[in-house]
Amino acid sequence: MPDHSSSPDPSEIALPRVLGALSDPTRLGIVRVLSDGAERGWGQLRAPIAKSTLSHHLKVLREAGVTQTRQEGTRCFVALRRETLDARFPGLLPALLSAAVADHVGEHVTEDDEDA
Amino acid sequence: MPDHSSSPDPSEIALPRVLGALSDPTRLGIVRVLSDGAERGWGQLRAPIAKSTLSHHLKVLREAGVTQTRQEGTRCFVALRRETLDARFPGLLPALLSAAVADHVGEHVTEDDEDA
DNA sequence: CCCGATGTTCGTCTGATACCGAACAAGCGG
DNA sequence: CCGCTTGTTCGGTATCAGACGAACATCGGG
Repeated sequence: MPDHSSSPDPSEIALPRVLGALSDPTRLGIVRVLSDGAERGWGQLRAPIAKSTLSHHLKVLREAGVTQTRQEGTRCFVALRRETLDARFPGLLPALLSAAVADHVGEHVTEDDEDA
Repeated sequence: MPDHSSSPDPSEIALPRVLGALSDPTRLGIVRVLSDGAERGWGQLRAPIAKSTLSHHLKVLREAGVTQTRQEGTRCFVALRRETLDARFPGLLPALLSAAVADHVGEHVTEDDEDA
């Protein structure tokens, strides 16, 4: 459960880092799933990759400042840092998301609607 | 002078690739300089990097579909593919550019106003 | 016709990234 | 208290990105 608090301060969020984080189809897909602002436990995140790889991607997103992580018991939850990102880079997230949807990028990441 | 024509078709421009191209501060800086839509010879592009490295960055941008290259004699010219990008990913470029400006990203790339 | 300016390509080095399986840590339930 | 579930971390590997200098190609000018 180590350092799940390593999301940067809003002022520390760097544009190139964010773009780098979002330059991976899987990570874009994760962001897509999270785009409604709701939190997800990442047992609900379905992607055709190993757990360790998912963990890695989530870490990259978190450290870039794109997502937040919360821990509850043995489970972890992710959410988009929408307000922060919108404040820092106005218009970027919406543009990115609609572009990703239009381009069918990240569709291999889905959500498992199992309760929890 | 080889393949200066390897800019992809609009439909071939992939979002992750574009984001990857733009995740480098130097390349973001180049895009910033080109953001007014005007063409530049890349003798005018001033960045604290070796010529071969600049050439590399320009190639990455071109192959990602972000820029266009034209050749005239021994000189080459770059321009942003603004209309194409705006059509393909509406709102992305403006958001990116204002974010880069606000964040002082890519300021190490400047323009040399020497005639030519 | 050779030289200088301009870009490209090549080889190399270094460091980052994606991915995996396996080992580890920790909470929760029986 | 033991084991399951959940997520992290640890090698390991393969590939790719950024950077440089040096060599090469080419055009234009003296």
